Amino acid sequence: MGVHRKTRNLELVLDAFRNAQEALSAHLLMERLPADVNRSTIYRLLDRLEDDGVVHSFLASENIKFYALCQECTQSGHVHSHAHFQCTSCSQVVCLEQQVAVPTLNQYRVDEAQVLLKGQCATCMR
Amino acid sequence: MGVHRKTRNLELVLDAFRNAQEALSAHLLMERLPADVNRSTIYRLLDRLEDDGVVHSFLASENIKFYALCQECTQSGHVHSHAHFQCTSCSQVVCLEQQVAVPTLNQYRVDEAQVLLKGQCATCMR
DNA sequence: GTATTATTGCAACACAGTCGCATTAACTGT
DNA sequence: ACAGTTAATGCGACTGTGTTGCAATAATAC
Repeated sequence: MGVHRKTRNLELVLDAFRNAQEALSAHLLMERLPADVNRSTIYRLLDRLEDDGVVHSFLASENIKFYALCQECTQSGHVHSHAHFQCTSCSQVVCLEQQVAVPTLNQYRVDEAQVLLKGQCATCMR
Repeated sequence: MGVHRKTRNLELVLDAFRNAQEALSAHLLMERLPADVNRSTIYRLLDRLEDDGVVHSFLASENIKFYALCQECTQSGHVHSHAHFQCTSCSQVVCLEQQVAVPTLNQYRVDEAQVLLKGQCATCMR
C-alpha cells in the first residue's frame, strides 16, 4: 500500500465519493471539486486510490472510466464482481448489489467478469 | 438502411472481418488493410456498418471499441446479447456463444447487458 | 456520356488520459 | 520548532482514439 499523505486534494476526492450516491468519472469529479484542483492530480489520485483498494474502476459508455468506493476490496485484490448500471438518458452510473457469477469456459481461463447493464433509471422513466 | 456503394474500401473492411477469427478494433483493422486506406474512412465505414446491422460494437480494455460481424442482427435492432472475452495477455477479443440473460432490477429498466469476461486464452496459458 | 451524390482524403479538432520536470508541502527525526 | 526528505502537485506537452468540415473523387442512375 502506497504511503498516503493527508492532503487537501485527497480529502476533497474522498469526500466527493462519500457524498456521491453514484459512480464518478474523472470529469464528474472535476465538476464537483474546486476549479483549482489540477486535472493530472485527479487522475493520479484515482490511480493511487485504485491501487490501494480504496476505489474500483470500470468502463461505461463513451469510453469513460468510472470510479466508486470499494466496499469489500483489499489491497491484495479487488473483489468487485458486482454489476454496474448506466442510464442511457442521464448517463448516471451506479454500482448494483447484484453479484456476477463468473462463468467457466472451455478454451479460456476467466479471471473477471465485467457487467454493465444499460437502460433507464427511475428518474428518467417518468 | 443506408445506401452502400460497392467501393474498394468497403470490400477490404468486410474481407478483413470475414477472415478474422476475432473481433477487431479500428486500430487492428488498419494494420490489416493497405496503408493507404484513410483512418477517417475506416471509422466512418465502421459506423455505417454498425448502423446497418452488419457489425456490432462493444468496449474492451483500455477504452478501445471493438467490432465483429453480426450473426443475428438486423437493421431494426441489434441482437448481440452474447458475452465477449478478452485475453489480458495478448489483448485478443472474441465473441462467445454464451448468451447473456438480461436481469431484471427493481429501480431500473434494463434494456441491454454488456458482459466482458477477462482472463487468459488457450495460447497464452501455455 | 453526363449528372447526381455517396465516398474519400486531408487537416484540423475534441477529448480522455499520461508523463517529465520543477516546485510545493506533508511528514520524519532530532 | 526546525531542517531534511520525498510524496504530492501544477504545468505544459504529449499520446491515442475518435470526430468533423470541406473540397476532390468515383460509384451509380439516367
